[in-house]
Amino acid sequence: MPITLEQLAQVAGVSVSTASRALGKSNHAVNAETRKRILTLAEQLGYRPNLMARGLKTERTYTIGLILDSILSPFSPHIIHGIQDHLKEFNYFSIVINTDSNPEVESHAVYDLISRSIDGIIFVESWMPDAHPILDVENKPYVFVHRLFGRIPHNSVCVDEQHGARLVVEHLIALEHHRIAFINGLPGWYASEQRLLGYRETLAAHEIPFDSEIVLEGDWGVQDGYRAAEQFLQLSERPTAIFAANDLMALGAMYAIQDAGLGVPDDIAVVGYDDRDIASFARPTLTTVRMPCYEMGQAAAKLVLNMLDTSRASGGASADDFLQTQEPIKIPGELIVRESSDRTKRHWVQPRSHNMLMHLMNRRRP
Amino acid sequence: MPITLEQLAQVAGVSVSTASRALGKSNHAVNAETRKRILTLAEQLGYRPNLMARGLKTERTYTIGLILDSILSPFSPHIIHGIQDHLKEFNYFSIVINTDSNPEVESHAVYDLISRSIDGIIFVESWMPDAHPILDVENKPYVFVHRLFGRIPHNSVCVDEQHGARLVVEHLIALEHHRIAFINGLPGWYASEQRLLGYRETLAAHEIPFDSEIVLEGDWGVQDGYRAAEQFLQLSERPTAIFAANDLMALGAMYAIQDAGLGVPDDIAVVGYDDRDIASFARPTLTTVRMPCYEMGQAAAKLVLNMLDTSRASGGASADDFLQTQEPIKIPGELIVRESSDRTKRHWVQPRSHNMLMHLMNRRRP
DNA sequence: AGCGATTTTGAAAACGTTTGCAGGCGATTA
DNA sequence: TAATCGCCTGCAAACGTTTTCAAAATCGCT
Repeated sequence: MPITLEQLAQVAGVSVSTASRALGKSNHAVNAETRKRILTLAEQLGYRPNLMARGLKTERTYTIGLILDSILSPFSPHIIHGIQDHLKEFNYFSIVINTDSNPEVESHAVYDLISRSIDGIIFVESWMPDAHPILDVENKPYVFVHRLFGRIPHNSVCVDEQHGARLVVEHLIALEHHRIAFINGLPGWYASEQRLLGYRETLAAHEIPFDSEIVLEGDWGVQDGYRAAEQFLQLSERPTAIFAANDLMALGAMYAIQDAGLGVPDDIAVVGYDDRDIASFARPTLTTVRMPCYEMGQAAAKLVLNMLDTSRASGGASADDFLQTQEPIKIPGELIVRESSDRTKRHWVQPRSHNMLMHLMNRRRP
Repeated sequence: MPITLEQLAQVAGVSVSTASRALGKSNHAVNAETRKRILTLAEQLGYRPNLMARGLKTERTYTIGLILDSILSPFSPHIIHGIQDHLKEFNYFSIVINTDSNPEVESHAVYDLISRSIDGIIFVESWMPDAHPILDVENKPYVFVHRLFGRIPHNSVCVDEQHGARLVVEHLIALEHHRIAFINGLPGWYASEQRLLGYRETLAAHEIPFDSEIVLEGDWGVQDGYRAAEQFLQLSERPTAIFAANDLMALGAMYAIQDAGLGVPDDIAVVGYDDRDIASFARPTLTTVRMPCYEMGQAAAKLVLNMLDTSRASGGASADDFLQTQEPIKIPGELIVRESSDRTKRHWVQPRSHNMLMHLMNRRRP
């Protein structure tokens, strides 16, 4: 057991109250000498404050709950990474709960987190409805990050998908492509809608007419990309470039093109979206838009801590202190140009930083 | 704020003690009728016990600390998944800390977790030395899971790598391959050593002589696999199959073979290890050994809870109650046969269950 | 010395639980 | 009928902090 504040105070020859004040960053006056003595003593004895006891008194646990739709999503580890890195700066920790897309589990999780009197909640890729009744009544701040589907609720952080699509189309146009096919995701998805918008908008800006013949929808899988590309190849006037709304469909498109005896990017350029691992491992390596997951995580953490601050500043009295209905924060992605669009690029397969092997290679050997 | 036990007791017209006893699964006698009344009342009023207060009294927080070497490793999400699913059954939650391979952060994390009086710690893919002094003195159980490097410490869960390699070689031999090259990882890695052992052992069991000419080492990257395969192809008597110690090197090997104008698996079969996403997205899809990450996580969670139980049963007196120096628990992987070794297999790219897109496809649409 | 102002300390009351102890009450037993 | 025993309940003391309030010490002045 760690030693208690009382014991520490005892050996320091002071009362618990002074010991407490010496350790805390309280502005309460305490003799400089005494403080130093207590501090060094605490160090020596390895005193660790009991956060449960403290939390009990202060109603602050320095803990944020993370409710994940699925920890196995390719994005969530990056989002968590961003969240935690930001929280760490303010000495917050996070307890993470994975719901596996089960709404019952999700709602249960909220209660469990309240039971642990966490200070706030971040929903990651959640399906939870906009406002959560219990959280409102408990007056806890909560934030959504990377919601994939439906309406983007208040207090949430998402990707500027429209901007990402714009980057892609601008890139292709700069490479002299004028007939750019688009394999979109299914309708109803935030990403599909926004990316289509960006696609159309950019074409229009360059006075390229929108042609519904070269716009198809797929269910996000490799097969869908393959089939869509097959269709494009049969057109009398076939596209010179294909933009797929995610990397998997882009991969499928590349396979279809190669199976037809054509080359990527020489005959048809292909661009994906997401920058998943496969984008750097495919042949040719895939031009894509990197999802700003880390940055989204950071932004979400920042948002929830802000809400906490303002709520506390105002005395935390009113239930909707931090329910300022603000616009979603949109984080822009980044175009990663690789071989599938630009024949001058010659990467050897470049793992991303989060690729474990690369990352292990950088550290000391036994 | 959730209502407190005292308030609940008040409206129920009983004392806090009886209310507490009615709710807890304590074997202490309490009138059946009263208990029911309290229980329904608690339900109605949405009573949630304050776990901080409870923990303060009981020295039990129902929280396990997870210290990750890197949350971005391709394995850790699966390991966490397994851990949490097991913990959930016993109402345990976990607070996870990502160290990004920084030993200082790691050691700091231990102190922070102790401050939060967690019940135990699981080190995931950690580099932390075998025994952790602070944890021993604090008498908290801790467990290692999927340590990648060096000696496997006590109380740890790892992969039965030798068995995995055996599966691969047996599979290739069953397919009439007698000259099986091996691209191993770097020495010093637990995986490299064990997989080599499995490789040699299985060859020996089938009376195939070990030929060092067809065994190379790589640094786990795609390039390494590519170069190794190039070397094999130049041999006068070239191998008919290549076993690479991970999927990335296997992918590189396939690329080299294809660049040489040969076919996989028709000219040379290729097998990888890990079953990362790319294994199912590559063309041909890659035969590989699935890492039993989920199962390892479960085992680790089970182990740490067991240690907790035995420690409590024995009164938690002695510091090494649960430091029973036991052998590491080895979890076997599973061979996944795909196109790169077996020409009869015809998958369309089959995402694994943890592939987000597959997983999203299975749920309701808006 | 005395007095107010200021700095520094300590006692004690919380925070929301669990739990040992003691008492009340009805039923069983002698 | 009195003593005993079980079951049920409540009081109060913890658990380790923070924080209010008041008292004590120090200081600067006259």
